[in-house]
Amino acid sequence: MTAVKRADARKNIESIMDAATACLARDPDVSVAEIAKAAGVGRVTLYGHFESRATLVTQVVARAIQQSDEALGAVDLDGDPRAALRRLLEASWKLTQQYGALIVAAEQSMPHEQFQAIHVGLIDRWKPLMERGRSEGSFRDDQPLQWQLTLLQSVLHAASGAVYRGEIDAAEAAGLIDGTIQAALTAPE
Amino acid sequence: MTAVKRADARKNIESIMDAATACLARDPDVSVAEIAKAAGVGRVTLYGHFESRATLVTQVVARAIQQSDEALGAVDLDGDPRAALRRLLEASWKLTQQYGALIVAAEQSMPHEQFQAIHVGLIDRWKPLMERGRSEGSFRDDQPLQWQLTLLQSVLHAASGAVYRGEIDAAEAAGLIDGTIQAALTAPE
DNA sequence: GAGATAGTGAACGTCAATGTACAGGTTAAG
DNA sequence: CTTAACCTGTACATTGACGTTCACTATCTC
Repeated sequence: MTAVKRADARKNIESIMDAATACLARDPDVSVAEIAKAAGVGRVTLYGHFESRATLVTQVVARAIQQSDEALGAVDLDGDPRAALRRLLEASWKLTQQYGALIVAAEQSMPHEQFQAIHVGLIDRWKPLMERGRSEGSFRDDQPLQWQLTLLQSVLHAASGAVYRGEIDAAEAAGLIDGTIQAALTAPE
Repeated sequence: MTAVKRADARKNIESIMDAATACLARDPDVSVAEIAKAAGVGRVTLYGHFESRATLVTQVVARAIQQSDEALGAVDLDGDPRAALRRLLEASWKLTQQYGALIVAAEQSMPHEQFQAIHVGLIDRWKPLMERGRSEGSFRDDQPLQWQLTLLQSVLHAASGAVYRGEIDAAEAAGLIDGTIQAALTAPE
């Protein structure tokens, strides 16, 4: 009963998780074979470390969620809501670029409740700031909070797609996102 | 060589197209079996009328595109750009609800160029109004037009998802979409 | 250097979906 | 009423992905 795995095994597990993250971020339906190839590893090796495609996805998602949660938790949400929003958007944009469609893969491969729990956890990083901004009059509150949260996600996702298709430059995306969201959260007149 | 098909055959073809539209709008990956069941028809019958899944999707998409194009073409785009935008958004929202994820199915089942042609055709319904609104000062022009077009689609899609998940009411969606887009197209200050 | 640990490709069984073939039962249309 | 057109369920071949087994090789660790 070895307590720790061999060095090459650990390295391969890392490679697989990284490759799976990258692949799933692009296409939530990638085959295990492709992930293995991208990781520079035999398909059988992958199955030696992960019981099934589902468990691999689950673990990859778990890691991504953890890192995302840490990254968002490190953002300073105090002070002017608009400035805080900008900081939060910038951090979220980086995560969106990194993980892209991974969320879709998660939705398809995980039990619905588990996914819901994770998703809610991430959304809750946004909620307090949005609520504060609304009550302080920085953001419009003539629309449901839930809709505004959905909108945030949607715009980030849209930007990710636009960059992927080459419609906009990755460098200018952050500015566009911020400019768009800030405007969308401003009531007319 | 019968010139016209029998009445029940025509009726079944209709049922299949309708069912396929509804199913594909919800899930771009529905199986042929499910579509047939939804149409109240045997799977074999479906294959009697459509060579393959791909041709079925293509025909369904073609019909949807044609109806969409007609609906959008009927919208009055003259006068105040803001008012015209509201009319165009309302029409587009109806189409989005009807066809939902059908566009995704099209992307997966059709040759890329053909899809591109169709997509560009639909986008072009928006472009002139957006360009006019920008040059007349009604809409902000400090962001790429392409990004604003992407944003429009994204918001419509987001609303569709939100309604599906029960987050917002279908009745209020149109107002939210318009309120959001109008604000997003307004430059701050 | 020896042995446990890990990696490899090839082969296999399973499963779900696509598409086809067939043998009969229905029904529209003249 | 007759018949050709149509529908149906079952069965089958095919494909692609998943997951496992096996015999063998490579390499980490002590």
